[in-house]
Amino acid sequence: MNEHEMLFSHIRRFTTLSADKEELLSTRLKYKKIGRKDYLLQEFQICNAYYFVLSGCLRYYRNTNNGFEQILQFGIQGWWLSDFHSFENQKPSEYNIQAVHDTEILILYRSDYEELFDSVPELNSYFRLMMQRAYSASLKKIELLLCESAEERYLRFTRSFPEFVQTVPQYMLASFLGFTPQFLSMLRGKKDIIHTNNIK
Amino acid sequence: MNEHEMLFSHIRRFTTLSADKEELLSTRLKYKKIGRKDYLLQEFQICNAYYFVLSGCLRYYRNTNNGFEQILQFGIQGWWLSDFHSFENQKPSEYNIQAVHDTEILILYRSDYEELFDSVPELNSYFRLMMQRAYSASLKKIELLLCESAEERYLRFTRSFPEFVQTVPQYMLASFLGFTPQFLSMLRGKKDIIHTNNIK
DNA sequence: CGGTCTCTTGACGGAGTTCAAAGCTAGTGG
DNA sequence: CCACTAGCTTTGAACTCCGTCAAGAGACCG
Repeated sequence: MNEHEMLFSHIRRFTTLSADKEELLSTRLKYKKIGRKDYLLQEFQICNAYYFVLSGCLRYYRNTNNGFEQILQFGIQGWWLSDFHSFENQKPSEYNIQAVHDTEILILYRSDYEELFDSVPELNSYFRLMMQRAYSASLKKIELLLCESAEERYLRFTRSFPEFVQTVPQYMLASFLGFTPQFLSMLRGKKDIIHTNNIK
Repeated sequence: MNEHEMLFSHIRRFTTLSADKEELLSTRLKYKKIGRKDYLLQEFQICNAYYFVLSGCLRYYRNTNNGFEQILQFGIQGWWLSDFHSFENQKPSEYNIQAVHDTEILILYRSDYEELFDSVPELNSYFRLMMQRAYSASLKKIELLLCESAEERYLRFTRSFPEFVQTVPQYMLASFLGFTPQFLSMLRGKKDIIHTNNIK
């Protein structure tokens, strides 16, 4: 099974591609393995690709004026990540995309992008649905930021992604959830007593 | 000039439709005028349409557990609004779409939706870009919620949309920006003294 | 007019931040 | 294999932004 299979099976959940079209798409995908802390995009660069995560984890973050890092998205297995605004408008990005762990990705470059949508129109529909999902998810996140306390957000997230939470540094989790690492540490201190009745 | 012209000129900014295709799309659009406080979608209903705002203003909000209203989006002239998640998955919505003022809209019903994407494939591309824009905008909003204080958010928003801010009740603005009406009132009290040197 | 909805003002309280210091852990090089 | 360093996590005390509660003042509408 080749590296592209995971993407194809993802696409099949939303649309159908003929064998030739899969083949054509295949020739435009670039497989890459990057190491922890490697960058796919850095501030001020123009984003020129979409990235599909096969394994590992990416983070999409910004350096704020007050000099620290605000994570806006994680890219995990089966997700597309990019700075879509920079990509579409060919404007320098304000964001960074960096590997949290060693990560395998498929790259779709902008140079192939227009042509690919012409020759494989099903991709229009596929990416329309991807964007719609991403948009719905981020509206949901806005709602949670506005309606829930930091503690509720932490509990909800750890319950929803118990394994993922184990794999990323806590300061990244805190940043993503919208509070300080110190506060997260305090929360953990409180909770761990409750749901760890077994000895360490 | 007919009611559909504003949408067509919006579509032309992103793609090109032949005259027949414009014609075909036209037959699928329904124009509607709704009054202040009328609903296009209510909690527990399945959302079965996309709405394009011609004039007026819609709000997309949720009734929270603690019994008040959290506004997540405003729909203003030239924007599409819908509960895309409910629409796509045919699940009951958790949100409401209501007119803030008397509002004119174009409606695209789900019953025409699949067929329309087949016969006018350019719409795939158009809506892909709409979703991408909406997603980018909502990521930006997440960033502002996480990085800026309530006061900064208020100032940024009133500077960006000075005329819009005049037209919506302040409690809606406060909800959208993520703080209480009381706090907004306090901010205004502070600021109005500064940039209103002319007499009331 | 009288009632309802919206905006204002102020006192108080609490969730979460900031600052600072110390404890851990893992990677690195000698 | 151990010592050192750098990065991460923990802890606690002081502080602050913003929410909550409550009461009053306008404003709009039948």
